[in-house]
Amino acid sequence: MDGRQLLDWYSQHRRSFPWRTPFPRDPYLVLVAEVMLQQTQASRVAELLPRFLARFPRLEDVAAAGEDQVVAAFAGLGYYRRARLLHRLAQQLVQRGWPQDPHQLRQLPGLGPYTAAAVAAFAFGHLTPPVDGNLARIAARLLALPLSAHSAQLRRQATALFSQMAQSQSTPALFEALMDLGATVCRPVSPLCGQCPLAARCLAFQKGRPEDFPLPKPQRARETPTWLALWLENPAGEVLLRPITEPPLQGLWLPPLERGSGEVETRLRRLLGELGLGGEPKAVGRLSHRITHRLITVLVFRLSVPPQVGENGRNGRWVSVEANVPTSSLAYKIARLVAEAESQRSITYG
DNA sequence: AAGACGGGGCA
DNA sequence: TGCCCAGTCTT
Repeated sequence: MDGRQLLDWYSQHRRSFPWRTPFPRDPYLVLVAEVMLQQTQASRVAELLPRFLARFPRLEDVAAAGEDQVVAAFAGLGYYRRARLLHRLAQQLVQRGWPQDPHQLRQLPGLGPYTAAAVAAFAFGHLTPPVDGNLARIAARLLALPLSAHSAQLRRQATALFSQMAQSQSTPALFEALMDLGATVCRPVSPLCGQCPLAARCLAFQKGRPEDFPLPKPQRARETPTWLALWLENPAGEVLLRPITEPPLQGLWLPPLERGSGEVETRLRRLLGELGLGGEPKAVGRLSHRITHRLITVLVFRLSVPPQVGENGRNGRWVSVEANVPTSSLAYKIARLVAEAESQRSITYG
């Protein structure tokens, strides 16, 4: 399988993204994009990458910034450990320079087999395949391998297959072609085999069962906790954010949350007690938020408080709504719910 | 090898 | 809802 048909297909169907500049690419751009692309949809990265680059135009800017600033620039992307590792990585690279070999890149914090290969390929022209979910799935189907998507075996087979293909074409563009093929044609469900340039060579297609490969991964049990969120607003229009001290969302700043269990009223009192507050919070509404295998229901309450209540390191700090702090999408969801409730109220009673 | 870790999109 | 996504790190 030489991959020429694939490159032909790619020349007609290439998707455009901010990080897809001509080869060889700026290593910094590749690095940031690839780290963001870890388990994050390309469309989402396309939205948020420009914001990050505007805040940190150069690698040196990341290295010189505080960790929290880098995490803040990742807000909305999830997997915030990536931002912390990227910060460490930037400092190492500024100190010691860029390795170009995938094996050496692999040693750096935050770069696993995929990202190390991707940076080596797209920034430095190496032909080691960055095996992501797309490449693994395509390999499983081409060879009709009954292996689960994340198995080490499948990864090895995919590496061997696409390594050979890349040698014959000698361009890392082949890897992008495979990723686009996986995203748009060789999709996880309902693959469009009629449009696939590799269908003639695909054993899964010949079997008539493309969707049987790779094997589905066993599903995990799901938790469905209920959290309470308290939206506190002072007369200056600021809201109180607190750092979360335990995972999930550890280290991020959100409105005070109560993540225990039991009766809602009891838990609300407990939360108020922690903050040294009294008063009668008003129920604003509920929202749902998913974190990995958890499906979380968040009950949102609001309360207006006098100035300076709860102002200290442990209990949080008052910030304006648009403050640049490390936070999560959940904070935006809560803010949106409160804002919507507010506008409803002014419409209804206004 | 398995579990933890965000969040959005889609059928 | 259930599953997937340009994964990595820890145990």
